[in-house]
Order: sequence, then structure tokens, then C-alpha cells
Amino acid sequence: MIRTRFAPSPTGYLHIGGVRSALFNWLLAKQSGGQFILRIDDTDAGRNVSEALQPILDGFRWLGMDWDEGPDIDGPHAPYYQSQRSNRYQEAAERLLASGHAYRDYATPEELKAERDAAEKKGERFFYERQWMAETDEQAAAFEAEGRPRTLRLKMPREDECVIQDLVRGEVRFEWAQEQDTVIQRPDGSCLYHLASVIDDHDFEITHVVRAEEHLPNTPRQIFILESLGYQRPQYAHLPYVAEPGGSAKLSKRKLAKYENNKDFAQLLARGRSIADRCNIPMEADTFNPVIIDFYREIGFEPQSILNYLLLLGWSLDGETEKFTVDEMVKLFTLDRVNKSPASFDPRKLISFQGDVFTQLPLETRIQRVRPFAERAGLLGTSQAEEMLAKVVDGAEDRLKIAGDILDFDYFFLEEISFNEKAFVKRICKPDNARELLRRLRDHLAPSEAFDAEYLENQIQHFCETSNIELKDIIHAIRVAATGQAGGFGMFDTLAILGKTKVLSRLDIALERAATICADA
RNA sequence: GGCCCCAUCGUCUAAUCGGUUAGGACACCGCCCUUUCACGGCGGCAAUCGGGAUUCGAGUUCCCGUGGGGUCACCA
Repeated sequence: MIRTRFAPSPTGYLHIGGVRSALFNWLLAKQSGGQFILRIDDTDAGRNVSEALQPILDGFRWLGMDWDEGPDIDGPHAPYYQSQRSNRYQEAAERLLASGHAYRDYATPEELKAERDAAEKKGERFFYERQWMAETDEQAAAFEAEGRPRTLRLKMPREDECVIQDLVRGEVRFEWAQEQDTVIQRPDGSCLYHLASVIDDHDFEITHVVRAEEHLPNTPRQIFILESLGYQRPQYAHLPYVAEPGGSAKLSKRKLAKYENNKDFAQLLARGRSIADRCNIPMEADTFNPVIIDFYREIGFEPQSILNYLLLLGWSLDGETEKFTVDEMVKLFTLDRVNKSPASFDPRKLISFQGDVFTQLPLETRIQRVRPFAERAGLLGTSQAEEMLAKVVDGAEDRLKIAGDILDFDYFFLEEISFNEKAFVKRICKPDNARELLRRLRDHLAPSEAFDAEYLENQIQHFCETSNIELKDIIHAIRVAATGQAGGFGMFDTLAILGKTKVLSRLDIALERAATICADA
């Protein structure tokens, strides 16, 4: 039975690299009928744990990554919050002390800092030499009489080496003598991460520890703890981290400003901002940031595309197959095809995946996805607008890649549109007969009873013949006048969806506008 | 700096147990389709970090460089 875990700290946001780690854990557990556990690493957290945890749980729920045990649902090993498990850690700390694998240490923070600074001055690395270690109760009493604070440190071996069989990296060796005597318990009795993590993995019966590569150097001391306690080693798999766009450093949410220099990243962020701006979505850098999962939910990405993209960041099936449903991911994922080197985050490929996924959704689903955005942007409200929405989504076809893209087609809904200035000049001002043709076309269409695409095509073709012009001589001017835009979907469909009233009034508005702004007016 | 990890097109990656014209995808560039914008179709550009060793033969094995990165807390 495989049991995996993801252990977020309640930081208030879910990092995209974290999602990938969690995904691999989740897939590994699901494919064998095992369990995926969510454990909350809040040993160092402030008061607002539940508030800071919410976005993380929301993120997982949105992605459809359900956990079998953890917050909100509990399970046989509850509690799943480290802050509620301190008695377990203290118990272990005492055992470690009793067995001689840990010792009482009475160094003050000031003394340690002085040692550290001195080492740094000499260009050496700091290595604690147990100057304030108390080996006997007498020594401990003497230190305590001086009023020194007591911490518990691991008494690391000074010879031999630690050999790890890592499922993605193979055999990795560390010399024990290089390992520091890590502090596992603070003077106030609270225990630190390494201890807590090992105890929890044991208590929760975790069989596979799949986590980011940055934890690889921590592994020897965790192995020391668990073996000292007589626990069995889990299987380890250290994943390469997700690197920044166009670079090889670890992707970090704090470097948003730097990433904005990356064209692709900047474009994605700009896209998001324009949607958020129209929909009154808050844009704090803590959550509205392509490094954070909330960003994608807020602007209308599909969980499926994010999962699929992240799966391929460091894993491949055969180098050919790229599109996977969640069921396929679960069935086909294997740790032995995880790559060893960091994979940099490529916003363009993510967008491409998203476009494919969204386009293939049934019309009804697309309408449903898009509606909240249209609503928040104030485009809906009337029953005509509802009908319009369905027609627009249908007509837009694959031009809609992200749900928030519906705002690109706001001109169908708005009473007053804004004109693309360049297009207006090029299509309406510049051709010398454009205004005349538009005026005549307006009058030609005014008496029309019908206003469907087929009828419009016939009418406009006929208009062209009688005017001795070709369709292409007028169609661009019509589009700009009716939509304000240079591009869009089929012209006759566009006019039909807009409806006669809007089309006629916009032709009037465009003509008035041309009269005032065109250079020769 | 110590320890550890990594190294194929711009990016993500493929290449049984050494033998391929080093394959696919995203991006980019052409052409076609077309009333525009997309889509789609066709084509193109583009990579094994360097040096040794082993071998008939090395992207693949070994060694040495070089480069990139991670980590070195009374954080997680």
C-alpha cells in the first residue's frame, strides 16, 4: 500500500512548483489505490493558520486533487497539523536524549552568532564543535545555574557515510562528519521541522517521500533521526525543482519583478491583469501572480490544462504523447521517468495547453465558464445579453482560450464601444470611398426585415455588385464600424449576432466620428 | 567557500542492453486556406557544454575540466 504526502506550510498561497510536487505524490498514490495525505507544517506559524491555509486547500480542491487524510476530513492518524502533535515530538526528543542520539546544549544565540561570524571572517564554514554540550546531569545543572537556555541537538556521527537510494537520482552519498548537530528542540520545548517531519511520516505510515530536490541535503539528518528511533526508512524520491522562465534558478514568488522582464511571463501576467481589471479581481502580488495557482483560477484557466502542463515539466511518457486526461495521468505516471534536471516554467506552452483544453470543452461548458467573467465585467443583466452570450461563445470558437477572454468580445454587449484607433484610420479614414459606402450600406440595410447571416451575406454581396466594388473593399470598414476592432469572427455572423439595431446605430456613430476625426474631414 | 545535484534545439523533452538523417511538442519564420483575427494544412530554422579514455562504433560508459543550480537557521 503506497502512502504519499504533501506537507504545505500555511503561507497563504499555493506555489506552482508545490502543485507539481503534490501532483506527483497524488498520482503515485492514486495509481496503486493508495492514499495521499495532506499534512500541515505549522510548527513555526503564527495565529492565522486556518486563514493562511484556506487558499492552499482551495487550490487543491479546484485542481481536483483530493486528499484521503488531512485538514477538514481528518482520518485515522489525526491530527494532521504539526502544531497539534507536539507531545509526539517531545516524546521522541526524550527518547533521542535517553539513547544518546541527542544531547542538551547550552549555547546562547549570541555565542553561536559570534562563532558563526568568526568562521565567516576566516572564510571557513561554521561547524558547531559541541562547546556547550552537557553530557552529564551535573554539567547540565551547572549550565542551567548560569541561566543558559537549553536546546536539544542531534549528536551526529563523526565517521562513515549515509547512503541514500533515491528513486529519481539513484545512489547519493553523504559523509556523516559533514553533517551539523541540528537543533531539534527549542528552549521552550517546541520541536523543529526535521524531527516533526520524521515523526509524522512514521506515524502516518508514509511509504514514499516525494519532494523537491532542495530537501536532498536534509535527508541524512532525517535518516539519522528515524534510524535512531528504530523507524523504517521510507522510499525517497527527490524531484528537480521548477525553474524560472528563461532561467535555471528556482522559481520563486518573490521575484515577480524579475520575471516581468521575461517577455512570455510578462505577456501572461498582462493578460491576467487586463481580465482582473475588468472584473474587479484583487491583484495583490501574493496571490495574483503566475507563480501562484490562484492566478489561473481567477482568470479562467482549466485545472486540466495546468495539471497536464505540470505533469510534463520533468516527466514524459515517451517524448511523443503530450495530452493526458487525469485518468491517463494516474494510470501512466511512473517515478522512474521523472527527469533529473530542473525544468523551466514556460508560460507559452501552458497557454497552448489551456487553449487546446478549453476549445475542446462542450459549448454549454464553455458558456458556463465564461459567464462569471461577463457578469463581473457588467456585460450581462438582461435576457438578450444571456442569449447573446451563448451566440458569442459559439461564434468565437477557438478564439476563446481562457474563460476571461470573453472580455475581448465585449463589443457585442456594450452600448458604447471604443474604436481601435489604428484600424479606424486605416479602414475608414484612409480609403476615400469608405465613408460614402458605409453611409449607403446603412441605408441599404435599414429597411431589412430579416437580419440573419445568410440574408446579410446576400444583401451585402448585392450591395457590392450594384456599387461596382468587391466585398473586400468594404468589409473591413464595416467591421471596424460595427465592432471597433480589426479582427474578430466571421463578418456576417458578427453582424447577425449584433442585431440590426446595434449595427445601424454603430454605423451612424462611426460615420459621425469619422466626420470629426479623419484628417480630411 | 564546504557538501550535494544537474548538463540534448530558445523552452519542455525522446532516443531498448552503445549502431537513428539525433525524433516530437511549444515558440519563431515562410507558404497555402481566408473578408479580418484565429484555427487548420504543408514546409523551414534549431541541440548532444569542452577535453581525454574505453570501443570497429559514444548523446548514451569512465575520468578531468567548465558551466548552471540546490543547500549550509533555535525557518519549513
